[in-house]
Amino acid sequence: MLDKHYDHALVEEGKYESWKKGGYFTAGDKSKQPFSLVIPPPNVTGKLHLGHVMDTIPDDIICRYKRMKGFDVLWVPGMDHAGIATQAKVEAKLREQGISRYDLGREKFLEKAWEWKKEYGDTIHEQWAKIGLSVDYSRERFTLDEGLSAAVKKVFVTLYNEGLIYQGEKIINWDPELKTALSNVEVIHSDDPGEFYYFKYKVVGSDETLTVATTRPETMFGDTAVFVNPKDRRYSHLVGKECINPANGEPLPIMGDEYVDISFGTGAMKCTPAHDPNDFILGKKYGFKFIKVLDETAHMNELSGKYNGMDRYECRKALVKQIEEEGNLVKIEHIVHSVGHSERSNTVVEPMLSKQWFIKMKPLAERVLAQQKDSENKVEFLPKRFENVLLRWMNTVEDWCISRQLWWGHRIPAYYSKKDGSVLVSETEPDMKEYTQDEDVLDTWFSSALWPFATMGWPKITPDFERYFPTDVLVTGYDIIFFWVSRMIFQSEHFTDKRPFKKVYIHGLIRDELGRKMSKSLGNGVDPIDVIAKYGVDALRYFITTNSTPGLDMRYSEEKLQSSEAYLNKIWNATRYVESVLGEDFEPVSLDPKKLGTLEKYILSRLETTIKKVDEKMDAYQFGAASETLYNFVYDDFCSFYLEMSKVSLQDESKSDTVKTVLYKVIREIILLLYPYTPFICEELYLSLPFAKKSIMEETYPVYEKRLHSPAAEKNGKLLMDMIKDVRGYKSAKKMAPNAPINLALSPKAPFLGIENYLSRFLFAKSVKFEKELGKGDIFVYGGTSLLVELDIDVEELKDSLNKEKETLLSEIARGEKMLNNPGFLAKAPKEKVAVEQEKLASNKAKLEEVLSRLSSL
RNA sequence: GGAUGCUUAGCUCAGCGGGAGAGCAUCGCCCUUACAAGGCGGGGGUCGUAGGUUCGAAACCUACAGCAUCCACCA
Repeated sequence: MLDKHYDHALVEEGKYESWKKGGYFTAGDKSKQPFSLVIPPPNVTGKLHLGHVMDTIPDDIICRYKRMKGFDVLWVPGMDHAGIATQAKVEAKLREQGISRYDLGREKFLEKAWEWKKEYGDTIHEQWAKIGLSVDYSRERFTLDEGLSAAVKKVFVTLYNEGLIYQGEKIINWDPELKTALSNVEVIHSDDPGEFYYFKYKVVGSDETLTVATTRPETMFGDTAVFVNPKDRRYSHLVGKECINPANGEPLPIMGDEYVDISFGTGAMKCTPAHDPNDFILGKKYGFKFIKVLDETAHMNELSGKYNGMDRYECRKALVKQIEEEGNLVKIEHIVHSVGHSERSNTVVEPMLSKQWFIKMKPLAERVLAQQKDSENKVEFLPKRFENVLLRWMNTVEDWCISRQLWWGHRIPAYYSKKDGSVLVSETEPDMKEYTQDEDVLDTWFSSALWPFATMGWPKITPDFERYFPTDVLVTGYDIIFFWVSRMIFQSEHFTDKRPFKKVYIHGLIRDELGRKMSKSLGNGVDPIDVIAKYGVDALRYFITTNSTPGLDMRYSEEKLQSSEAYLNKIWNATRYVESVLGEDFEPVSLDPKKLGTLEKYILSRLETTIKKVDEKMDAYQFGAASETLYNFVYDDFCSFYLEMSKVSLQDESKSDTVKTVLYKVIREIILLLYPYTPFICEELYLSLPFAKKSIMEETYPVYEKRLHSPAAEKNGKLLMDMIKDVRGYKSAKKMAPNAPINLALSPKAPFLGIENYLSRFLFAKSVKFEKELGKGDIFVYGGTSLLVELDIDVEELKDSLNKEKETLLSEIARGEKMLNNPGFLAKAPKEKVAVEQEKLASNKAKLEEVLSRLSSL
């Protein structure tokens, strides 16, 4: 017997362990059709947050649903070493102990990082268990494990041999705090307030000056020219002359190039080829020297003269002061401009010339663009619009800087000859007496990009790879389409000739109750573990998947968690009631639709309709719509109506076996339909039912049974529900207590023979009579059936209410007639719609007639 | 500067071509033996504005407004 209240803590206890032990999460049943997906691997940087719950609960729902539908489901779990992020955390921890990574050295530091990984990996495992992820632990992977490392080397070497990976000196984004290069997507641009400095440059051999504006004066030590637009009349006469750099007194050539925007700033631009991507292009074009003036910590180097060793911002301040004192400062403008910040350290990124490894993106991107035109083999996005995000990125993508000056990650398999410095790129290590390995590691996304196929065993062609790849679906947030989704797609297509997944289900981000992003600095993050303690994991799972629309952000809401929990409590109690009715010796009987009563036909038909619709929505990954359909059935049809009705039916011995069987069937299938969303409570309820197997995980999904589907029965039930509702509303309007006794009369009888007892119970009717002609009192008309509520009637009041009803009926009739008299409607509307309208009109006319006759009899 | 999304009941959001829905809040009545973390009933919406397409528009198109997000090298 179930407890009176649903206690989520008790319900959750031990279930996950028993599923794991039962082997239900392990894939491999060859008799079934495979269905596969990979987890978006969480970073081993810390605890899971609600974002991970968003990422993984839809996955879990899909897996549990597909398993019940008879698929061999493989859900591969794993974690990401998260290069920069983890290294930053480990370094921060060491710093607290007063140690730097250089004190430890590479080897020792990596030991510390692995310790970190172990600790947080364990935490993540605990949290997966808490939220109930049905992942196949026998296939768990890590982005730094042996298999992934082999895949990474294979990919690197192959791309290198194909000329798609190269080493080059380019302007990259440099994070001076973490002291590493970053890719473009790791730089976050924000509009920051800043200063635009206008400086006077003396033109050599003339009295003229040229005003040049810059936001980064400290880079002036690396300037090689001043550019103007050759069409700019203000300056065209100066082209070919020289001017003096006010920072260091060096002469700079004044040159003309169409690149310069005449209308921006002063129209004259300084050129710093080693510290600006555009200037770099100009520098290449004109063969300038590339003068680096900043070191890896963004301090000035010896080329900055007396500023040598100074921080970039201190230098800026001092230099501006110097220029001002020398009379060359024109003005300082306060502006808001876009400034790049490091995604991980938030430091202002310094564009800098640097030798790094790159992936040549164009050929890879073109392959993806071509494949997306092939409807058979494309990656389908849900919602569709996100495909455009991918395509636009692929169309404009620049080469990907993949080397990072870190220690935690896949070390680049490039070796330099000690003799001549020549490069050897190889999967196997050469004789290290003759070679030294490249110090750098790869961008963490380099390995994540291989996740869907490398976790299946690639580059080996394993049975898993053959059976489960490509995967069926990937669930992830729109914020990592560039970082991850796009890169998985191009690597997969390049190396396996297949898309990594058939579909991508894109979810939105979870925000706080005020709609703000959850962030550490705001301190508004919500810990899923706290939520689970309070409302239970099932309520959390239900809330997060049913209160959102794919692709749109959602707000965290305590209120909705409460109502989710209330819903589960409702089902809990409904189950408890049904079980109390079934008793110990319950035996189901066969349900012959021909022999069933009106109410049984009704609820069974509604159940079938619900199964069909829920199943359709589940297949389309429309979790909101699926759960809403089930919710309405549970509340309105089952709990509020049939369950209550059954209390009357059960008093009739001859019916009770059938009623019990119906109650059992309906509640059981409700539990099965709900199970993918809230597996813990559903397992508990399922196991408490008669004839339960060892676990709900051994059950199959309810199948739509056509023989039980009956639109006529649904209509009759609806009629009865309407009657009850109307009389209840009537009582309420009359300020009567719901249980105030009344007399009812019905005419004609069919199809409600024998409903007296039900009406008595629901409406507290003293008597229910069937009569041909109904007398005075209030009458409700339902498509040919009339219901009279007999009370002490105030004639004037009755007249008023009848007149009111007359008015509404007249306007309804007018609407219907207008529609049906419209030739366009008759010609173009679907004929079912026309039929519905005709029926409605006829019924309204009948009602009107009744109302009019009653009015005239008063 | 481009692109996308959002604007529906007091609040948070579904619906996305056939007469507006949910949760919470609100009001009224009920301790009816599954559930008071409940039941029953009610009130509350010119579906951002203006045009258009259609027999029919909250839904499709166009413009505009407000909000949000993403992309872009403007010194």
